[in-house]
Amino acid sequence: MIIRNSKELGAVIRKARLSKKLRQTELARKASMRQALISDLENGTGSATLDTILKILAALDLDISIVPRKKAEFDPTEY
Amino acid sequence: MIIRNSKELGAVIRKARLSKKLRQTELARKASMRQALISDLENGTGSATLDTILKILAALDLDISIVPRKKAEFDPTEY
DNA sequence: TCAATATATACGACTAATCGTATAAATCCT
DNA sequence: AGGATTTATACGATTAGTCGTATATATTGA
Repeated sequence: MIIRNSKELGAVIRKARLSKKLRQTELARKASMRQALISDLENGTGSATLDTILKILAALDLDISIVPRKKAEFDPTEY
Repeated sequence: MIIRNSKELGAVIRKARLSKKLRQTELARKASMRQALISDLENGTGSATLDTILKILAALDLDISIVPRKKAEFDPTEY
């Protein structure tokens, strides 16, 4: 899943949390942060710190991967 | 490339910048930030903001992807 | 419906990220 | 070696993220 802004990251976090049947409070505890912060981030409020994001993703068994930007859907040079 | 801390991110950024033959100053300009910040982040100083990271990666034609954590190298249950 | 639980919002305090600017230090090139 | 370019460091100012705590609002379940 490619992430290009805070809202998209929030959506991914929420989805992953729910699929693991975790409450915000539980996820917050696993990631050593406040429930209010989880709520904020899931709703795309502000721009979290890399450390914060990494802690949450780790608690959800997710990783950040850096990948090349995808080309356009079809390549005009192919015509 | 999987990223689990600021240092690893910094290394990826530097590598990508050099492979594109960009100077820190040029990358900073493309990403609308200071050269000093690029330097700091490449050296893994502190924990950048998602917005900052996204701007740099965009300037380097890179994306963030969220992926499941890899399993162990070989799975003990296979024995 | 009502209580219990979960999520969102509030607010001041504190910390950390980023800025602008300048310069020191390192690297490159001839 | 020496000048030019690039990168690292400095420092105070400003902005923004996170905290602790508390509470309001929403959702769930009996």
